Amino acid sequence: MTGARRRVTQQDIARMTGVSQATVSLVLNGRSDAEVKLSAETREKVLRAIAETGYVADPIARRLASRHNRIIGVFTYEPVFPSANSDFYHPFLVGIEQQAEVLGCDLLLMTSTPVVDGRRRLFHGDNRLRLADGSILLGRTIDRADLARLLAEEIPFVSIGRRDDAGGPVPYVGADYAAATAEIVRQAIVLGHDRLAYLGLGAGPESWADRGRGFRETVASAGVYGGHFAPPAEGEPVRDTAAVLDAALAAGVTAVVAEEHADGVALYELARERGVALSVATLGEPTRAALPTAVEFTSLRIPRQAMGAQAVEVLTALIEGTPGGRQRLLPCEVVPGETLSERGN
Amino acid sequence: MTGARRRVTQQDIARMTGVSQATVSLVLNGRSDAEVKLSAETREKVLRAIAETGYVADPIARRLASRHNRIIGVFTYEPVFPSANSDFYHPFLVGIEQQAEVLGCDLLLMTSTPVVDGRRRLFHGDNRLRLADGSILLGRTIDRADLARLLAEEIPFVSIGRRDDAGGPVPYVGADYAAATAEIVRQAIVLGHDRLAYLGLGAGPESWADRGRGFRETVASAGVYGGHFAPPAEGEPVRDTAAVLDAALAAGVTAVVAEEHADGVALYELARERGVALSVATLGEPTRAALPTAVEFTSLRIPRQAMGAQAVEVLTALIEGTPGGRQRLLPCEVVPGETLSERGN
DNA sequence: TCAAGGGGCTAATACGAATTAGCTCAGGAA
DNA sequence: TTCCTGAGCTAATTCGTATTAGCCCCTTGA
Repeated sequence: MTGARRRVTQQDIARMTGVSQATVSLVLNGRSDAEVKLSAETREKVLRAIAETGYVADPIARRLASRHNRIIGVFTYEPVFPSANSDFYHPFLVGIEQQAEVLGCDLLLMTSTPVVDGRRRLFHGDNRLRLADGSILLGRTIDRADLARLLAEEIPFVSIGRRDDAGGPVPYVGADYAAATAEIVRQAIVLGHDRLAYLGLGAGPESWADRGRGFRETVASAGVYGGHFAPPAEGEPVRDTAAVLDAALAAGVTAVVAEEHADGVALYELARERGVALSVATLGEPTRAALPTAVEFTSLRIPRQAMGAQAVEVLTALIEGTPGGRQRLLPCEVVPGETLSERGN
Repeated sequence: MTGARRRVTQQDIARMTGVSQATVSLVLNGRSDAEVKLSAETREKVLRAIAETGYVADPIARRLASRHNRIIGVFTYEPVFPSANSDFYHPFLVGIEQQAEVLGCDLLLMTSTPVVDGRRRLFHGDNRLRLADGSILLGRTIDRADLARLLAEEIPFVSIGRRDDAGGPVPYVGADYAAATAEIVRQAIVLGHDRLAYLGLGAGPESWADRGRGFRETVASAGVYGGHFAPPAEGEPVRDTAAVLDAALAAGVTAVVAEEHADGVALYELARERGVALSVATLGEPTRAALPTAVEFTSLRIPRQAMGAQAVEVLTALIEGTPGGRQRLLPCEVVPGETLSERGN
């Protein structure tokens, strides 16, 4: 289709130097160990011809023959657009790039995957998962059936974000939301709050379930009150912030832990507006656009770049069969901020 | 290396259904035109087997046989790190992704390329350019020799950012810095400034040369004074901002146009600090981290996302031999801001 | 009864590299 | 002279798919 002149092949080099294609391949791969012997003279000749022609091996053919190609697939469930999404996922990608660079791998962003109902379909007709040596999966929710199938088909992959078993343990590099949420709840308690509430689903995708669990277990073990206000549905913002605020105040709640940054911001700003003292902490970087705010929120710093880099590490270990754990949970730093303050402020 | 059980192939499907591998391939590609005839029955049988086994064609083999694979390479000259760089380049990537998604292409980020002297080497021993159907090149400076070689070897590519000829016209999608800079200079003149200065190299890589040219031509044709203060070297910040400010004031300059956002910010803030009235406009999004500032700078909005998307368009046109221009210059919006004000303010 | 004319399919080959079994030849030992 | 050995190389095969020439058989027409 490109109409370009035919590329130089090993066959061409072989003809030029009067050796066989096999010899060219051997020279190219520096195979001159005990198994294979090549005279220095032949090697020179071939290398000279390679230099002259500027020959480079066709990675595609190489992969067909050798079964791997130093390509890491990157699959993002959430479409990159709208760009709020894109900003959230970018740091992961940066970490992945960083590590890929270290390892000398290329990255295949699987943008070809069709988007159905706002989510990408991993397994579909012309699925390209096999193109890469292995893949990294990114996204809040990952279809359980897809995970099971990946495991069953023994396609090497690593999920960014913890995943429950899906017919077997899922390799992942996640953030320890449960521990981080527990830490925030503990800080609130230390600041005198003894009636807390959780704003969010606290269930569903692992990342939310972990946060919810961290909250529930900590309030329970501390013996303080822990209320719960849920948004209308997965991924949707709280519709009636005023109602939530009213309910929280009615329940005597003085500190709210919000799953979604945007929801927390809205609640805090409304409380401010009304002149009510309410502490709010949010559980992660914004994935949705939040109201503009000048306030430093008490929140979590998700180690996104590190997660990306470590996902590549786990993936290569997986591909190469190196021993070691296939599941890593990275600690999440608590960002102090000014929205979680002493009870009554 | 993965030790996975052998994947299902067309051969397997063929054996299962009692047809030949060729038939399976034909069914798969929906080849039942005037050339090739297949009975509905056979097609059904094969399709059923494909559905049962969950067979998917190996993209690698497909590419080897058919000479293209719907992969677009993305090569970034500047390393992605430090992350200031990464933030600058991200919007381009988003645009590229967007368009790739529309076209059903995957993106290959060539992170395997070794970095030498702080820049990536495009042509190197185990060069993977040919893995993709074509590539997009990103970076402030692109080696002229590399461009010439790409053209000579007829490797389809598009540069993001205008490029001078390199042994032939270089396909590109650039931003029209010359026009945008001219517009800013004209605005300054309208605001009463008749002694302007350019802070930056104004030469070298095309993107800077274009800005410099826009400035020089406009001051010349307007008959106003246009001074020039250059940073120490390409890509380096202005060392002695105070010296620049002194010199500018000594020359009676009242408005400065800065190539690099960070340099402009530093200059403006220093003038503020000293209580001197000085207008400053900067010529683009920050590529280096600037001082934190609360001021809205008069600046340029580089249509990065659009540039990325259009680069993909030009590239596919190139690959498919579709007629049409291979060089596009997109307009740059001038961001009003408050740092370019009437002379004396 | 034979030729002509498809329809429906397959055999064979190409793609470019990696890999392995084995060939050839020189030199030394028996 | 024959046999062996090892160094140095090549022929042949493999990977999984796309493509094309052409085979076989059933109709139809004469």
